[in-house]
Amino acid sequence: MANIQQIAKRAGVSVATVSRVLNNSNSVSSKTRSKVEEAIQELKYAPSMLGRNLRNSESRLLLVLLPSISNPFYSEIINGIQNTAIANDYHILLCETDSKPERENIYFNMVKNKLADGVISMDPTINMKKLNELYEEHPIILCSEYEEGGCIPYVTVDSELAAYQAVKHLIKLGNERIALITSDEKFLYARQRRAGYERALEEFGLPVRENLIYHTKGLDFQNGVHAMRVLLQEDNKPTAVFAVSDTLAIGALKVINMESTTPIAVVGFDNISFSSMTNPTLTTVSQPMYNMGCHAVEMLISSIKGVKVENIVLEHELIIRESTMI
Amino acid sequence: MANIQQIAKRAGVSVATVSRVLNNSNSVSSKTRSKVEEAIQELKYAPSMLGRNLRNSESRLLLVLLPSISNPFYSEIINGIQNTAIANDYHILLCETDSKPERENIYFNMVKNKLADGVISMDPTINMKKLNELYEEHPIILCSEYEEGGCIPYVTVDSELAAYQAVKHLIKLGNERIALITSDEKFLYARQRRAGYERALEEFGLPVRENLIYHTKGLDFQNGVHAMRVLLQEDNKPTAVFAVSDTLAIGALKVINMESTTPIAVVGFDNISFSSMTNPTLTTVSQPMYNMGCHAVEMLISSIKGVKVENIVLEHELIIRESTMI
DNA sequence: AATCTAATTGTAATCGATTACATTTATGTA
DNA sequence: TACATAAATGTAATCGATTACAATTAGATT
Repeated sequence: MANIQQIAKRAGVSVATVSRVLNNSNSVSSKTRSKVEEAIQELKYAPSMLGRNLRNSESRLLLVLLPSISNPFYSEIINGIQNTAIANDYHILLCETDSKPERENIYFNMVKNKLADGVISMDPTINMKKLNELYEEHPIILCSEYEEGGCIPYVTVDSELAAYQAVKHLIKLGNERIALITSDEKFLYARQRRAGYERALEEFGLPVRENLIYHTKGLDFQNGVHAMRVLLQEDNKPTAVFAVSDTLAIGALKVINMESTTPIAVVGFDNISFSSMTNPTLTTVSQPMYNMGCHAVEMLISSIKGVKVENIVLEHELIIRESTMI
Repeated sequence: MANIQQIAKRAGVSVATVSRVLNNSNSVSSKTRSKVEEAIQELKYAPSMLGRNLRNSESRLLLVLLPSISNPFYSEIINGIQNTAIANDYHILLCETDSKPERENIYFNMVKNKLADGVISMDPTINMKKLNELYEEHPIILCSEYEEGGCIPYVTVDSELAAYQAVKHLIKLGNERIALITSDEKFLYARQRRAGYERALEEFGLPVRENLIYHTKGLDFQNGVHAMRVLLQEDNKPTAVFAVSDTLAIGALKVINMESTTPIAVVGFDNISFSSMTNPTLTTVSQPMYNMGCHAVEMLISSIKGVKVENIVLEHELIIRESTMI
């Protein structure tokens, strides 16, 4: 594979001139420019990013951290990230942590080793202490999950408000015993969504019953199945369920379909693509995932350029489908 | 951020020695080694991949091409790819083509520009002519979809046999009118799965009815919905359906649930995680996706090292669930 | 034609590592 | 102690681009 020297030689110019053509600097006469372009064609030359990156001390790669790629919630965000990155001549390194700390180290090192110019973290399980440490030296943006009062910039939605609206919707439909399927409250979003749930109940004078609040060990379908089974054991069964994620809600839906004698309304959170394919289709809170990804990249690129960025809170929307039309 | 020179100075040695410590070459005395390690600690040094990569003319990045990240079929493959890559000190660049040719060019250029050392393509819609051209200069492995009689090495499953077994299972259950929901036959897997479908029918003396074969425009849930609606218009409705992907099958399932007066058995293909969450759960062909990913990376790394690799055909398995237990 | 300015092109340093080869130091042997 | 050999370390070239600065050329002005 040819390098810039060979192009220079072939075109009878210096490497500087070739470089100028490559970066279309304006101070090249059209005559020499075409000589160089011809040489590039003839030798099928493609400039090496390795040389360029070293010289510019940048990799033009962005690290994207997420707990698991199979969680469909992230798919749309990644789409937004990918498109925005490419539009800005960046590429992304998608990294699953699987919530394993040893993975984290590998990924953090990629940044320290200059393999990536910055990080977008979407992983709620990430080690915030280490991330903050990394932030002292490298640009980072948090996407979706963030640290309250922390200093790393974030883009997110108002989870508390969204949960409040979702539960209010269930109450307006006449439900008084509304269960909450949520995850570990070490996660900010879980605390916020629970707060919204409670605010709605309180506003309508309904009691917050601890036995209607189930904490799952994870966000998988199976966790939703298990949660719903437990909730159906209650003497006074719930008439509706709000789950903090669609995958949990879909698990609950399955159990309701199979095992419940009475209909139970369900609301999820995220509006993953499968939520419109379930039976019944799922009422859920839609986050502007694609946009969230776009904003995250724009913020990160700004940070890389040294521009200070502001946090962004995007709008959500309650999508009403069959699961609350019983 | 410190560089190797500063470490050398601090430790009172030459850069060569520092480099030897970094790459734990054995010809360093333990005394100097600890001096160097101390300096590394003190200055919080992390070697730059930019310098190393240029010198070694490698990026240790692998390009992974897939049509769409939201298709859950790829999630597990990517898991396998990711883990195997990391185990070999590589990282992956996940790239969605969205089946857009202009994207292809961007990605192919990443390889030509040495940003990636090789390619794993899982995209059935990829431009094979260009890919073969790229293959002349760079290592490539095809994963899942491949080119019959082509020269690019691949890892895949026996689609024809799997389809044959799936349809045979439906026949054994007593079904005689079995529909096929398949995609465009420009894809090899579609041709192979149709061939398996026909072989099973013929073996049991059943006619291949063109009006029971529906070709979809894509692989989404909605395509399955539409296909099933059309099939239900037939005077002689099918009693069973074989779909060439789970997402299509899940779409069909939805329509059957809502609109069919008689039960219809359904078999899918891929065993995506959602196939065990549907209602009823879906009988499907399980491909060893994780393993496929692992093999693809191993083959690619071998190719990068200049070792010639053999094609691999992995075992599949028919997973019987509720959708064929009616 | 002589001079000045602007446009174009070239030279060489630089980014941060690795490594072949040269040199120094340590170790063993007679 | 002197010498041979092995181990440890250092010197400097190299990978392939970019770019500040210098040098050249072209064009304008008188």
